[in-house]
Amino acid sequence: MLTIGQLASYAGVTVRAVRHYHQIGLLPEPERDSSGYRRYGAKAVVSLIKIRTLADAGVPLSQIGQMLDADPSTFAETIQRIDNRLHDEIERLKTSRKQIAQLAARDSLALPSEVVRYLDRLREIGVAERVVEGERDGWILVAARWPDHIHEMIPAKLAQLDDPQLVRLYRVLSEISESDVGDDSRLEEVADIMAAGMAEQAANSGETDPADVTPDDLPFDLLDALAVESDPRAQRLLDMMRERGWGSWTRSRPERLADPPDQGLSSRS
Amino acid sequence: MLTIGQLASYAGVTVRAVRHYHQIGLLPEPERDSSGYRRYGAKAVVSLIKIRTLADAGVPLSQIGQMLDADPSTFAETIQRIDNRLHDEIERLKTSRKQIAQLAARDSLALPSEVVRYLDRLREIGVAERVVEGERDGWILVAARWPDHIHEMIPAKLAQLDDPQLVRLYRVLSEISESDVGDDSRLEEVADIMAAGMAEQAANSGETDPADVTPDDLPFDLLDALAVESDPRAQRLLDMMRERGWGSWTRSRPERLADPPDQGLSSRS
DNA sequence: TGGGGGGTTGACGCAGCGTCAGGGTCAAGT
DNA sequence: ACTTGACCCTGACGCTGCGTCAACCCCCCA
Repeated sequence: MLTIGQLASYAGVTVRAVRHYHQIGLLPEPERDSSGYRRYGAKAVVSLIKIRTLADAGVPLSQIGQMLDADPSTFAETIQRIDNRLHDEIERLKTSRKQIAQLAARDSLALPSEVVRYLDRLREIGVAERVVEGERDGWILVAARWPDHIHEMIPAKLAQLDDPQLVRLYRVLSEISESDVGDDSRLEEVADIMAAGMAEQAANSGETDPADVTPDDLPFDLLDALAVESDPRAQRLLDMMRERGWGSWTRSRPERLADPPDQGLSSRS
Repeated sequence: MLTIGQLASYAGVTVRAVRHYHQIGLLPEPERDSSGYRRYGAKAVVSLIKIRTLADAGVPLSQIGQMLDADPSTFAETIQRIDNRLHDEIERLKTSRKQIAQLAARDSLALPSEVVRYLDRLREIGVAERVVEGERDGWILVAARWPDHIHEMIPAKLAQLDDPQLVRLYRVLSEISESDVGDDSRLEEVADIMAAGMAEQAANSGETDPADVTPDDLPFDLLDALAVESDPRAQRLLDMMRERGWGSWTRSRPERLADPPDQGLSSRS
């Protein structure tokens, strides 16, 4: 008769595993000897090897019991199900590997490659890192809400960078971000350029029915709030934009009069 | 400000997941409002999306925290490690799938295909199912101990089946297994054929030094014990073999005299 | 004023064991 | 007779990433 250690080593498993199989009723508890040790016969060895074979093949322990005394057709069905499960799992992991490959570049956290290229363009232009990071986080929010629209939006943003006014805008923003005083005159300039840009965009996009535009305010509110959280001076900028008739710099349509006065995220109760 | 539900749905995760990230310190607990509700700002949304992105890519939660504020080279290293892990995991599952494909045929539980063919041959010869199952379990024990020697042993076994004496042996065994009386005269015949077979084998294998043979008695003991456990009448057969000078029918070498009288597994304390 | 759909903490459950903790047992050496 | 070291025993927590109650609080609407 074998002890549990001998049994386990013959089958190539750990003692703990054997006891676990006892606990879940997969392997029947054997007789004990006078000192309470479990004593195993040859059939237990065979059973244990069968169990390990199935377990190594990816069969969940909870199903092994039924498989060991199932008729061949049931057995085959179960095998098929397990195999499908394994296949799906493999696909899941492969997808993960693809995604992880995308993450090699730091910026691409949660961002499609087009956006990463856009951010690199900003850096080339000389935009301060803090501002680029703010932009990146903003795009993360946008990508989460409208993942399919990103590739329509990015070309427009890239084109805007050919406009000297917008380059000027980013330069001024960078300077502001690197100083820590509240310099209202620069903010006024920023607001002016932004307002002009918004007007131009609104004109270009033609006479779209306001009700036709997505009524989903949350992402815009988040973008505004993100800016304010990153740099409280952004709140002044928001106010300035509102003075100029825009809900914020993130909304490409005029503020509706019926809206409550403060659209900022900070006021959502 | 967002509630936990709004935050979760924006990022495409469950409320429970968000709370879990709080618990393990992955996402900082936000301020509470007057009634104890968590209130989230835009940065929390961005953080959560980043977390989900990494988690979806297969990064364990325990590492995501460090990754989010790691320098690019550390980040890349970690990514590499994760990718290796995923790769290994995929290989494991692929191996499982291969193994599970092998299991399609019922007998092949823990057995190489050569053995399955051997067992099929036995069935063709007309060996009773109970005897075949006994053989199968025996081979499971053998395969577990000497997996690499199986393909040397099976051809010899197949060749033996061309010997009319051995076919006779299996036939008698089958008859015995299907009756339930202790028929000593038939057992004697079985023992005689077995002893003759053992002698022939011993002669064929030449003058191998007894000390040269594997000293590993355990598998033989298990094989003997397996037979006895399957059918107590096998104990008589063991005794008969011992009378004829053989340790058992499983040992292809003569019993050493120095050995204790009862080699059976049942006597191991 | 009641009901439905939020939110809160706390705790168990899942798979398959690994890994202590805190004992007892066996075989062998001194 | 005593010690050592290698086993054995039970019981219980740990790991991963949440799902799923339970039991209670909060807000808004008809």
